[in-house]
Amino acid sequence: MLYAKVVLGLAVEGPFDYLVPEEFKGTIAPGKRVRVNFAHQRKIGFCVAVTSKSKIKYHKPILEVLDELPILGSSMLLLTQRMADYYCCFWGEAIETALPEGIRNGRKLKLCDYSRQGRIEQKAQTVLLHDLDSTQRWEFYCGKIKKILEIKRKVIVIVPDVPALLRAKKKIEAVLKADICLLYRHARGENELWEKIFSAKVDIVIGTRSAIFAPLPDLGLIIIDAEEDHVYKQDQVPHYHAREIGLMRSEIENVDLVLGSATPSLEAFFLAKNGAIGYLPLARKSNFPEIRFVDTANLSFAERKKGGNISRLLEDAVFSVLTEKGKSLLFMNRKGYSGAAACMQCNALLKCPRCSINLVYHFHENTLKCHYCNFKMDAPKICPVCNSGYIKFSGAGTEKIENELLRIFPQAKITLLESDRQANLKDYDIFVATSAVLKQEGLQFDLVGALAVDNALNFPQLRSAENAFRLVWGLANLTEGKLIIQTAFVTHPVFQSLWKKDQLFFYNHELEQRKQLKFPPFGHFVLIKLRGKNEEKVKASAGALSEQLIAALPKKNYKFLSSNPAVPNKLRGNFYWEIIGVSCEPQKLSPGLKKELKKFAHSGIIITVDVDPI
DNA sequence: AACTTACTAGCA
DNA sequence: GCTAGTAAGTTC
Repeated sequence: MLYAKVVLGLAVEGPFDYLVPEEFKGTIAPGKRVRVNFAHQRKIGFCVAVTSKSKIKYHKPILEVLDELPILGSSMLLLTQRMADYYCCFWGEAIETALPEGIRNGRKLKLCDYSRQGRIEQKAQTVLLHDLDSTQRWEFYCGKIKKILEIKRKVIVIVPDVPALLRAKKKIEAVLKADICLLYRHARGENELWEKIFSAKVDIVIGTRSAIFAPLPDLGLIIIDAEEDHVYKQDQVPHYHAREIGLMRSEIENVDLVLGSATPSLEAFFLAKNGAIGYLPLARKSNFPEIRFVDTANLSFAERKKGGNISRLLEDAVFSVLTEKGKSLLFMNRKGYSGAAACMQCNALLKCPRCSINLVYHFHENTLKCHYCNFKMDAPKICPVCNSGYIKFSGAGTEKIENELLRIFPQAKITLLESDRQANLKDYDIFVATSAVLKQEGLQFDLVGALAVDNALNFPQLRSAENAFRLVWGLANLTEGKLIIQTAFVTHPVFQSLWKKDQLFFYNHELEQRKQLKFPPFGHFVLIKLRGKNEEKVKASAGALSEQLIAALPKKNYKFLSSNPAVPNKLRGNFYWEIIGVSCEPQKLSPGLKKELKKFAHSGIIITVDVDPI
């Protein structure tokens, strides 16, 4: 008897053994899609192995073998299996994540068999390219790509978003000739593109996060630019990170991997520092801006009396840039007009009805919005709680800054830089932007003023210092003139690194901090999220589950802590609690953890696992 | 995840 | 004794 081991894109542990009928004995093979009956349903599964032995008594037959060629090679099967182990998801889920939707749905594929011809083996290496200047980074990438194409192998280039994708294509096409394609989820013709890539008709795939799974035969090089970007982490299950998958894939397929960044993640920097991967360090930036700090913790009497969000020093600087027809950028890391809306009479804060989040006032639309769930309402004049008093808006966002600027500089042309459109430097004098401005390329200002880096710094979160560091260095990169930072923490290592012009000062300091607490990159966080409509039930379940995990799992390599309400604790009508665990080797934790979670299952509670949460 | 089966409260 | 609603168990 012949059996096929099949996994499905469901949250169930597999693989499941199916009988291979006579008619499919010639065609069944690992890596092919099959149609099967599973739990009273017709499903598409993936054959991961063929065997003559099975421990199961009764088998259902394979109904159909969909592919002539295995759509998943042995290395892709291995990659998805490792991914499932690392991220604590199921093999079938990992496979489905690696494939476009059409292919998961059983679409017939036109694939050419590509037999590799005398490929030149190389000693693969991984390096971190640490360089503030993106032009220099791309020169390096292109040089590397050229060499790989010369030995007839293929390349994947990963960038954060679609605009970066188009820019990358231009940069590569400018220096070399090759068949390039752009791959991202739900792109037009994604399925046909996938077939083309599989059939070796493409030399270079430029894509977003999911392109790390692109089925190139004879892959020789993976490049991940802006390696530190959080968009490389998927915010749905399975919560994979393209960098981590890139590291796994480069090892499995023995291909070069280049991680590039102006301000690398602590994870990548740590690997480089330990010598686990190579390190190509920062070229010295010669055209560094002049940096000035405004200590908002010790404002002069005159400054305090002046009020507003823009200090005298910054105001004067904007003025002098303005008189010389220069361009200024003011940075404020919050959209909208104000932080919170509250009633002057009863002090009630206006909150989102579905989330535990303060609503944000938007001046232009005269609305209150929830930045988490997109809830929107017209701004009320009187308090909905006590029906009296006026609504007061505290804190500040980009729109408030815009308003302040309009008052101070009525003659200037001022605009908000929105994330969805390319900035047009010609038409305005002063720009007000959130961190979305750092995603654009080729912008240069004569003056950059950072108004609100402190709220990034104060955020009680593992990566807050890292994020603030990235922010200020990103801003420093936007000007060769002057950078003015308003902060109450002038001596913070983030700012010290800036006036020392030494990024490594920050990295070493931050690593030292995290080492003492065994925080990433020294250990891996495993975040278990519980969600449900009934707050009490979620809370009780979280408590019970954390006790179960603490008792059940061996303590040697991992540690689970007690449960806590998540922040925000309510989102889109669901209540959230979470349990944090720390593990040195997540891949060894997941089998046991999966079993415990299955044992625990409570109705009305949805549990998800996020390894290396952002 | 999506289904079936087992169980329970509410009712006459 | 019946049913609607929900909790628990299963999937080759």
